[in-house]
Amino acid sequence: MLRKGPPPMAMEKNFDAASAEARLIDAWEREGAFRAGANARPGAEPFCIMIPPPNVTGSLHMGHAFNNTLQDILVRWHRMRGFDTLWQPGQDHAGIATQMVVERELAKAGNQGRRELGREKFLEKVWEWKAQSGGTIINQLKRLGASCDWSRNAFTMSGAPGCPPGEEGNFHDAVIKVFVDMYNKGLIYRGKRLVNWDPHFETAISDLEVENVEVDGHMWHFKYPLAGGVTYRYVEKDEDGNITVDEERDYISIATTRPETMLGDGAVAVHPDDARYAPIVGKLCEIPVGPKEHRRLIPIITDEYPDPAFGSGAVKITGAHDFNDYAVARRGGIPCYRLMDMKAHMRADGAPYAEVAEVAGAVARGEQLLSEAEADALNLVPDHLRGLDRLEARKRVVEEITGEGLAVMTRADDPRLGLKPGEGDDPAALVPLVEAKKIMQPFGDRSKVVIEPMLTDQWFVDAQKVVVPALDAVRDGRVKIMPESGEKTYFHWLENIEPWCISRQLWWGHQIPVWYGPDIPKGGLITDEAQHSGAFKEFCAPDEASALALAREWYGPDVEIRVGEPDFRREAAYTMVARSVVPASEVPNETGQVVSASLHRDPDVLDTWFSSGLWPIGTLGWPDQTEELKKYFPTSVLVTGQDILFFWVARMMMMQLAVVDEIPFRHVYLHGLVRDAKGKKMSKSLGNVIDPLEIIDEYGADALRFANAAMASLGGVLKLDTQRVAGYRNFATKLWNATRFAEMNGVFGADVPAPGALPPPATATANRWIVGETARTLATVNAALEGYRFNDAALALYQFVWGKVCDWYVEFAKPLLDGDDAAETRATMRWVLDQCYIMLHPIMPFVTEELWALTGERTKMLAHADWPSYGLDVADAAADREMGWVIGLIEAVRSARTQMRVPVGLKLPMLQLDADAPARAAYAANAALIEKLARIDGLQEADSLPRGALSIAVEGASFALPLEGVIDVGAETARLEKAREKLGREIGALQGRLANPQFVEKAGEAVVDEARANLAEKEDEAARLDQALSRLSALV
RNA sequence: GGGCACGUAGCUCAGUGGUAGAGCACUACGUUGACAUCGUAGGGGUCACAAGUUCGAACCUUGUCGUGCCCA
Repeated sequence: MLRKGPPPMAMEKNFDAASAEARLIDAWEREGAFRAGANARPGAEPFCIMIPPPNVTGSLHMGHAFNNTLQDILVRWHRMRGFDTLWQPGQDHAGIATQMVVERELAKAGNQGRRELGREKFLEKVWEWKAQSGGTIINQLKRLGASCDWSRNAFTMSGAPGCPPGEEGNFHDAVIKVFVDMYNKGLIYRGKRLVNWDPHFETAISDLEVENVEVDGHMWHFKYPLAGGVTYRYVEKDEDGNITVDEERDYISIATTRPETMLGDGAVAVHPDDARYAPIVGKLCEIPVGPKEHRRLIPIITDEYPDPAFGSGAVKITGAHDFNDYAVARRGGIPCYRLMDMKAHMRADGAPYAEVAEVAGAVARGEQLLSEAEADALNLVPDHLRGLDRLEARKRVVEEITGEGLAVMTRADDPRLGLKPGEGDDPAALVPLVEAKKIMQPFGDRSKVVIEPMLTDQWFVDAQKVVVPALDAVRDGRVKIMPESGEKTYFHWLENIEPWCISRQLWWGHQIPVWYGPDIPKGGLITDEAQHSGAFKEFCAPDEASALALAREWYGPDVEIRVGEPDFRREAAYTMVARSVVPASEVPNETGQVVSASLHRDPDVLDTWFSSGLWPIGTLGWPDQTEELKKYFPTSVLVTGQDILFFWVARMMMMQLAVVDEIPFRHVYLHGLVRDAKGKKMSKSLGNVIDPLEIIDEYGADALRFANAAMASLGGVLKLDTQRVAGYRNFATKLWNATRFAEMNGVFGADVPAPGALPPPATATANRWIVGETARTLATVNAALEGYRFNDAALALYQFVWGKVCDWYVEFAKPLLDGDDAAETRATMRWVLDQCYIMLHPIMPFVTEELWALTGERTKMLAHADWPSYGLDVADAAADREMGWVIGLIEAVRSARTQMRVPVGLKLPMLQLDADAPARAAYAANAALIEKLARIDGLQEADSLPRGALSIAVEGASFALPLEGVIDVGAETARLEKAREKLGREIGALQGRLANPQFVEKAGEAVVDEARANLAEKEDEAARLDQALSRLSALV
């Protein structure tokens, strides 16, 4: 009887991934297989992963595919192990990106623009767009097999005012509550600071959203004439102290890459140790631009910032337009004059230049002090440059200075000019010194336009106050970041943290819950001591009613309070101009009592990352103390790209600790960027972008997932090679066909016991051996996943399924299925294949779920199958040893045959020249499969080697394959000598080691024993080869 | 300039003190009861370089050279 059980159900030759995937995704969903707590054992430990929320405008790229594969492996593994598992999905609202997309859509459809529509209407459009297109990436994640609890899908804008039905989540409330809490704790403040300004989106962005790129730029050198005709002796020395320049100067030389900002200079700074300028420190110099009659004078000051070795060593200080200068200005009390408007055009507002230049002059002479607001109100752009684009203004400024002869000149062949030889007319001619230079320029990561540092009013998180608990949590090991280098980076950044700018001048986002009223004394009574400051008083509260209540408490019963238009004085958000005007309604009556005050809500919204920072608690229902929050928080592990360690991971740490005083997650697994096969970044311009959906279409999601797991070594570089994906598609096919073989041989028949948790009893060595291999694989996979070594888990499974089950066990089973052990072999094979499906499921969920369904009646889907728990004790050491010997013998015979070019189809009898008892027993027990796989036609004992034979030496036995007249003695000698030589080298190394008394004395006992055993084995084999060689030579 | 990595087979990468590995590519042979998306056998490495620690170094230390990323 060759076959048992029902007739073949005719499995297809290949797994049809495309059709099966869609079907299985539906089946899992219908089953609720991924619901929070699905398959949890009673009293199970929770396991929770928060998905890094993809952008709502996004679509799946390789980074998502990789990142979510790892999460899914962990989640499926825990779910199968009976943990109470939640993988929380969701998306973030991506303020700038979404606003950009919707504005573009409106423009394309010929609709009114954002400003014409107004805030409320525009936000309706955004929600419409979200309903239509916002689910794209969710569906793509499902195609990858992601086993999130989709019923809990979260969104960082859910529950915001104006949200449509279906979007009434709690996230908005959580964000607002956090803002209010942090405000009340003094962790959030409003202030006028230099921030990164995106002139395209007309909003502030955080320093993390700025990309610094090296571009070709220029550095101009200009002379700032000293005021009042002052001169000094300028002396320059080389390293050895020899004087190289010694001249009388009436100016100080300045280098700049942005000449237009000269208009806002507040000082010139030199290093305090710079002897060249010591004579003129404290003197005034003239900014060489603008109408001659209104030239501004600025002081020459000292500061540590200027590098005497760079440029001329003197730096112009434009506090309102450069971060370094801003720091100098702050230290030196230098006024900061803002030159540009929100589109980065030269300002066109305010009083005529003549007037303001006068004021600025008085300030520089120390005759007048300006408040921040007053300084900001001064527009120091000369009338003829007002309203120009900053690059146009730059051109004009350069022309004017050069025309006036105040550019520093040099020879036309000065290499600093970056001109090619012969490009200029006369090498000795004097030309303005404009160095061609690489400069670092900041670009907006979304808009790609040049970012301008801009002095505006913004909201900040006082990061230095919230950073300490976040640092401690990692330092004391409550949170572990992997790979460890991530912890170093984390410390480095957090220890040098800057305030985090969280306000954005956008509409799509969580509007800042702060209402402004007039800053008047409590009760609203103006007296000589207590005046209207001209500024605003902030009332921070979760909603308008609460803000009104706060305001009433402050202003008292005598002040009537109104709430103004939501979009009032947008400019107020970032300039202080509006502040200096006290509305008529706030003017007190004759008794000094202010009778009415209006409240206006801050029009700005919060940085998207501020809301994402609450992802762990926000998605679990906080501020409500939900069951999920109690159960799943703090979460187990965060899997994310190292590029958002600061953006998101560190901020979640800071915010969760600041708000609920608890770590957000225990482990953080960081991974790098997914690159192409050559290690290049994927980019549209390079044309090397790999679309994960195309890969899934071509090779199946399982193959992509396996490739992702296989390249996920801790800290490893991620290079995705589609050839490798193809290889893993083949791997799935291999498993499929092993199942097909089993199916054809009645392994899944009704008479074969259904696999249990433990291996079925078996007597045949091959069966006992594969059980041991399975247990070893399980142990390896468990240890690998426990340590987040996904690549080790994938490799172990690949080697087991292909290298052990398919290459050897299926082959061993072929003869066994005809013999006395057929029944136990079927039972064992059925069990082993089940173990393959189960252990592979977290990495390859589709093909395994499909095979699970095809191979028997099941009470649960594979996604809920019990992860095995047997230990290494099910392995049988004797069986392992015996099968190791059998495999070695088969390989030795095959190798000898191939090298001697014995035709594959030719079966040969084998002679046993000598064999010890274990070898004889091993052969006898496995004769059928040895003879089948080595193509041997029976074994005979022999005393001597016949003329013309191949020698086979294995542990404890020598065999020969007679091939009279077929083999070439010379070739056979060469083959054996080559093997003998290699063995000799190995024996030499082992002997050398063992002969060293220090090794025997100092090395571990196990190591020494292993070396001894190894040596004995090699020496035995070497002796057998020597014998074979001498027999051969005797034949010649 | 500062920080963090990396340099192992033709390619892409594992390997953290004890016999140098995998996949792909390459060569030869092959329709052997599932699989040609396959099988069998084979070739291929001064583990960047140098010095040190150690009985023993791809692995630990230091330096040199080269590459990448992040921050200025």
